[in-house]
Amino acid sequence: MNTLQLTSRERATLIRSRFFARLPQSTVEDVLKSASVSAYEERDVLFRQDENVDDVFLVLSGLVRLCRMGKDGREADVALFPEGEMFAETAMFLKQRATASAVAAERSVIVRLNGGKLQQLAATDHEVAQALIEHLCYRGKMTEDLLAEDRLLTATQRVANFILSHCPKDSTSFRLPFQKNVLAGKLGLAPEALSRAFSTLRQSGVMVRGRLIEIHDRPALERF
Amino acid sequence: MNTLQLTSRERATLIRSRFFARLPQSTVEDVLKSASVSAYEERDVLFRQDENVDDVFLVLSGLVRLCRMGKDGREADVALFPEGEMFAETAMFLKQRATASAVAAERSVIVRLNGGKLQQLAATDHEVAQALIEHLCYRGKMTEDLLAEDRLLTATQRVANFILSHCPKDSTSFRLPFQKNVLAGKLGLAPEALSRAFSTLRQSGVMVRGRLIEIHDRPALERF
DNA sequence: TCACTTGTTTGACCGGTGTCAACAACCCTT
DNA sequence: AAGGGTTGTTGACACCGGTCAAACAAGTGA
Repeated sequence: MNTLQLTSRERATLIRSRFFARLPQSTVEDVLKSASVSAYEERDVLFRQDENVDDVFLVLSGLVRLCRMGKDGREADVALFPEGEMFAETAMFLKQRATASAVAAERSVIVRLNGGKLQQLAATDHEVAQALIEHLCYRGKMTEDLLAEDRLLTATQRVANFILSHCPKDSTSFRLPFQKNVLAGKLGLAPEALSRAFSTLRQSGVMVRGRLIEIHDRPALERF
Repeated sequence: MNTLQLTSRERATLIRSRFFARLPQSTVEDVLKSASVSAYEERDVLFRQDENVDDVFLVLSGLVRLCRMGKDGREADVALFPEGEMFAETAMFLKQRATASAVAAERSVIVRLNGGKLQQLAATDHEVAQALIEHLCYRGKMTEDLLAEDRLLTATQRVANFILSHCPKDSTSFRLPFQKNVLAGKLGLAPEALSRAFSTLRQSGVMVRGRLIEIHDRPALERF
């Protein structure tokens, strides 16, 4: 971990992010004044479950996993944040300890926004409050989607879903945006189960070579 | 369904609810001006998945289940709202169709708040925005908890958890706040699985008679 | 390039949970 | 009190998916 300056690409990511996109430049600058940028290696821990977290995080590049651990030591991912996503607001607004650990799932650059500042802005600036509300609605829906998928779909169906939703409608192939490892975690699967799901889907015309996924029969996938 | 006046008990529930408790009387009155109260029987549908929902709902008494249905017709509950809980904000703020259906899980009285009014208040009144933010954080955490439980715990462990968190620390028994049916749904279980979990827990000193649960060995439950 | 580490796949096995069917318990109405 | 519907329980069974172990592939660094 290391304190850095924003590169122009990172700044662009931040400004385009769901949360900041709707805010005026001046507000963005204001938030950034009390923010710090850090780089993390894969597996670096941003914060741990049960710690106090006073800041809000935003992924400038890379990928962050939110995971909870059970008392037996096993752990389960509850969210996965790609570039542009913001997280860890809940602990702050609820004045609670973190309910999960945040771990870099690959080399990442993260900006850490001052929680107090953000909270104060949310309380005085309608735009910020509005952005926060929409952000939280979005996040809530994400989690609810995950929960519903877990409860309604088998492993293979979840993988089929993922493929369909990540392969551009007009294309027949795409690259996985992250390691299979990580994908398994997001889908609530052991890596072995993910692998098996892929091999089941081969019968429906899904070819997997490394991170490259080819779909030869979209309707077959949708039927799953 | 039927339009009603607020009884004084219902009014009290509303004012004590997580969302309204922090707001001044005048704001509450303002919201109520464009609200309507309805009574529902068990299984009555408040709204259906994919419908447009312009209002926000708050449970004055009773219980509401939020459930999604998979394409094969099976359905999974994604949330359960007891007295005092508010829901269906997401559809409004995200301007999306409902991602789940809302069904009364027992005879219930629900107040329906005008969505546009609430949205307008959220945009102009800091207190309302603040209350909404905390509400959404709370809801997000609830869903995340459910997801984590599903992924980390077995059926029996989830039931043990539920019992522990609902039995007052100083007591040795309590009544289930709703039908086992509904509990099974909330825990993501088939009713049969819930039943089996209870009978497993009998070995750890849990006695179940109808809705009455007795705990004779708390530590044993915690060990599960 | 080779060795080494890390990630992925496959097989074998087994425990957990959904499903179906039958039955028991309970509630409500008459 | 009887009867009918609903709700909860139990057993049998299948299957999904977790775990362990081993083989294999890919990436990394010297």
